[in-house]
Amino acid sequence: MKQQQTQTVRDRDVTERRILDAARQVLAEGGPNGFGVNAIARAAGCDKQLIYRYYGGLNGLIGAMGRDLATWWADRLRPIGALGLPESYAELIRRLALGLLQALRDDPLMQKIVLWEATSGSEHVQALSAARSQAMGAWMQQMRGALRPPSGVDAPAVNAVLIAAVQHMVLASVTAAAFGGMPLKSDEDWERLRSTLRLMIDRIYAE
Amino acid sequence: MKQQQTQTVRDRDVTERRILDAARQVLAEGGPNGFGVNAIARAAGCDKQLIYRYYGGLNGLIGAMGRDLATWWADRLRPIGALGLPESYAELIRRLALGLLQALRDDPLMQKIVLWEATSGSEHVQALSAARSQAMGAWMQQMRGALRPPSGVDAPAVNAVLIAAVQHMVLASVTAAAFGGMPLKSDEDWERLRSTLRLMIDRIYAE
DNA sequence: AAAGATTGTCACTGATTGGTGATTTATCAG
DNA sequence: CTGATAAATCACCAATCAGTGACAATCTTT
Repeated sequence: MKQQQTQTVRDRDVTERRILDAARQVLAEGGPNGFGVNAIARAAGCDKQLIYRYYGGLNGLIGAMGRDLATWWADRLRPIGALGLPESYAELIRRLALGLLQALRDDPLMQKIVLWEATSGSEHVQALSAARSQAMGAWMQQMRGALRPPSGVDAPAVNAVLIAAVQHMVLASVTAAAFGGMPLKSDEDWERLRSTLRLMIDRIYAE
Repeated sequence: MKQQQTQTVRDRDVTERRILDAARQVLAEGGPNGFGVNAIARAAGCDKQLIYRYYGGLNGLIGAMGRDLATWWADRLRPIGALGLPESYAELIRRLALGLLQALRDDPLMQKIVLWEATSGSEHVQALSAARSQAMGAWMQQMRGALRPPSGVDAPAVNAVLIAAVQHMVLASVTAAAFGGMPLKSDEDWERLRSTLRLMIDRIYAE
């Protein structure tokens, strides 16, 4: 009796790609906790041994993910600046904050990576998050142009605070219906958050 | 030969207390990931069977922790308002934000609980975090007195944003040396964050 | 002091994890 | 067509996990 099993093509490149995609999927769906060799191999439909052979284990795979996601971040960020150059520093930051809010809300993988940064201090995870940080920096650099923040304001610090807030509230909204007494479910709730962010940015970066 | 082993007193109340304390310790040191029956029993120096007998399992234990931590939150919050009543709404929020920042930085358990809220959507964990939310609400209620935010500002939303930012930046600082390009290591870094928060609050809640 | 209830421990199961050596199977060069 | 090489799988290991039933030690009540 011949084998009637469907024969998978034996192509290392294809398999590596499959593993990489499976890793993204596992992370997006199960979060940092479920992220392990067994789960990834299961999702990729291959033996976990291949993860060790091709990537040298989980850490190597995470490193490869970081490299793989570099362009991916840029793709997520690009639409945010698609409306042309902003006319003021306040508008620049407004777009960044609101765009990040939207992108994060729409993308489970992005959420899990942000969460992973907060959970694990592993250097490999930090390297993964560095890709995102760098992509955001590049976006900022390109969009800013000649715009400068008003004097008297520590813009990098303010921006960090705003981004931290956006990230935390999106993360909170995934597992809870509200944060700090503010509901985060309906579209109205999010619109309320958006206009609050707009107001804050306007007042802080008022010329 | 009589038993020369040190005999632990057989007292259910004491043991339950030991388990509760061990649970806090395990959570504070290992985070939500390491939080399991085995680790807790090991830390409590008793058999894990007792966790099932006395608390009905992990979930029951988490519930008991929530009840146990209720007063504990109040204790953490109280010092923040120890300087007497604030004179303006801006000062109230300034104290809340900066006080929370300090308390969170100093307390690993608080950090892990905040992290846990973001990671797990389990109802028991949510119940645990509800204790904190409620304690903060009560603090706010008591401190606010007759103070009212300036009109035209959605104060609850702004406050949620500020608290989210504080929480996220402290969490990020535990595993990373910086967040979004802003260093979070030295005392100067934190002072920079504090004065940025002050400036933001002042501008947003300007009368 | 004896009987019974409570407190605590031990030993085990079954599942899952990360990791590795040996083996089978497909592909390709000669 | 044959043999070498790379690809993929299998079968296992030790460790850890949550959970449970049976047993031993101690306290309480009579």
